[in-house]
Amino acid sequence: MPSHIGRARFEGLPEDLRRALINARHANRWSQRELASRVGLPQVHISAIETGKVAPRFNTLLNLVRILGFDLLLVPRPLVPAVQSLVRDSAHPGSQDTAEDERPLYTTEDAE
Amino acid sequence: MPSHIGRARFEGLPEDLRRALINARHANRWSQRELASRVGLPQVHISAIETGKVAPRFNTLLNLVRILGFDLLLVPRPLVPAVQSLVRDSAHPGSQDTAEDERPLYTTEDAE
DNA sequence: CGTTTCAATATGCTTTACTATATCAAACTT
DNA sequence: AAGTTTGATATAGTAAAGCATATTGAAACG
Repeated sequence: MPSHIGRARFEGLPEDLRRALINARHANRWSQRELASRVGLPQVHISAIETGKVAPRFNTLLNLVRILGFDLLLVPRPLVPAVQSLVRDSAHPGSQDTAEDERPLYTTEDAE
Repeated sequence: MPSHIGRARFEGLPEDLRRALINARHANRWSQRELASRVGLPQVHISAIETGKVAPRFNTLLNLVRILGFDLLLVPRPLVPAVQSLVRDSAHPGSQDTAEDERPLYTTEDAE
């Protein structure tokens, strides 16, 4: 098999999620190596996840987001907008926050 | 190297999540085969996921929960209780719901 | 009875997450 | 300048997800 025919099979995490991860890491002022050692993953893997070259297993991602101060919640479709605005509200720039900025939370782009 | 020393390495999804998945499937009155064909996974895999023999990749799980009428949202730790009660509230039996019951949403058991 | 449906298990195979290591070019530090 | 940090890339190996198929057993039918 030729080596580079269709390299478009990998999906990687949804863009929004990836950006949220990067933002969260920045908010904590952690380097990829910092985060990596905390999660117990090699730095290589953090890079791969953030750049979309890898779609981690759920448990791996769960560890990641928890160490970043987040959690992954299962929420019924109809409630998604409510939860999202709730989250957005709490991240408002009115007062001062714990870290830099944690803005664009994972928008659940559904295209179907 | 002996190959069968500790077979306790598999984690599988968190119990609560697994139960939520099963409940959601039942709520839709779908068999594992039904769900499997909708998601595009073999029934074997659904069984393995539900019984905790497999920890799927995030994207796989995301497909699953979306077809089941849910979504996976990234929410900041401090907001988790609020979101959870919001979700719990919306599942109240006041009116009549689309399907059976969708109770115990994924409790985020952290053991750090 | 036999048949169907459901869930779970088993085997073999392919793909890929994950591990470990080393390297690299930029940016920042001293 | 030399040295460090950061993010990314490369290679190679192992473990496990995912695919396909067949089978099992139990429960609910006829």
